[in-house]
Amino acid sequence: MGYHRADVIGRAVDVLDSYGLADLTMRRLGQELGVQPSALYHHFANKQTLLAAVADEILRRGARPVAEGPWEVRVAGIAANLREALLGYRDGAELVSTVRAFDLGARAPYDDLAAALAGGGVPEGLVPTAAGTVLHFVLGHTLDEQTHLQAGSAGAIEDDPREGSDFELGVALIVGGIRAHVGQITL
Amino acid sequence: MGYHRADVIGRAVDVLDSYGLADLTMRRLGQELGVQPSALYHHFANKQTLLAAVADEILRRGARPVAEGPWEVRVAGIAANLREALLGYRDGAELVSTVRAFDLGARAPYDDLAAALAGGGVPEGLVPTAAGTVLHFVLGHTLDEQTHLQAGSAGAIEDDPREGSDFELGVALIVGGIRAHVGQITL
DNA sequence: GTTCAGTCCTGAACGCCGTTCACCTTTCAC
DNA sequence: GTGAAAGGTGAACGGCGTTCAGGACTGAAC
Repeated sequence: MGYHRADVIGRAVDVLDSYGLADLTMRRLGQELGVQPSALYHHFANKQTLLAAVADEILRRGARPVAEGPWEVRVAGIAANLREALLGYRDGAELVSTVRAFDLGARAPYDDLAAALAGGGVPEGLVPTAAGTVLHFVLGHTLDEQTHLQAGSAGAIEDDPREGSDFELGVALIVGGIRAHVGQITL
Repeated sequence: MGYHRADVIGRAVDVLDSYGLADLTMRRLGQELGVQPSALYHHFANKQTLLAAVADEILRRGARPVAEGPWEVRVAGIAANLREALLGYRDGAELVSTVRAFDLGARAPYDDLAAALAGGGVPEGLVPTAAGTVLHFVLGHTLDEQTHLQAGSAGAIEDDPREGSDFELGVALIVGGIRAHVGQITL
């Protein structure tokens, strides 16, 4: 019968994790599937669409339920989950950032953040800016982190797990800023 | 005599602004200079180095002195200046984000933010996280903004200048978060 | 049982890309 | 005057995304 769309996406995720985003080419993916590159165009209109599907798949696999509670905790939980999902695959942060920038997919994290904020009573007018601010931080921070992690792993053997607290502090700064702006100064 | 490094950078900025980052190729730049692509490798080791120099040039041209005052105002001023600089050239935000992610240059904005925070009495341990958080927001927000601006300008004629306030609100959220974390709750 | 549309794939080609290399010219300090 | 350095040529290499005409297999309808 041949492959279906989901098979191709799955294999693309493998190639991404094994060889990195720069080596996730149509030719390489075709070779990995034992198929000509042109065959991939029966499943995806172009490479951008494929990458968007790969990004969504990575986010889907990394999705975790967020515990109930005050919006501050839920937002921090979504942010931590997203970071974990991105760090779970090589070049995950770069891929998702790119796909998101060109509006091709990877919309779930923003939607989740906006829902948590709105559900927590954050004023409607503030929700898009607040969700966007958290999202930009998570993507930017994780992109930096992953870049340096991968650059480091090519060289020394150090694992350097100190970054977690820096991430949490950044999220706390933004969450604190939102809370202060809302006026609920419950320090 | 032939061209010098600065001439090539200048022409590269022109090409970027006229045709976009995707069309800033070694071949195109060579053609624009009336020179073979291979000649460019006498000025830059590779394309990444060239792009880093272009990013730094854009930041240099967009640099404005930041007025004295409390660190909150200075940080907001640096953020606004950076946004303006990035919006000043086609794909400016994408270029600077990429160069920064791979640690090839574009370090001035982070340094400026860190200096303003440290000079304003923000605790030493908080400065890197705070500067990084502001920077990630500015780059992420401006990248989104510029992408949509350019996508829009291909279609309708709308200019849509409403985004400024959203940017300022985001910066205010983060600055407020830093201030709250420092403990100077001067709302 | 045969037709026939649909799915999946082949194989070759097109026009790009970054980069390398051997070689040539011009300039200018010594 | 000479010789190194700076700057450029022209061709090539291996790769890229994408297109296109056509071939094979599948499964339902008749």
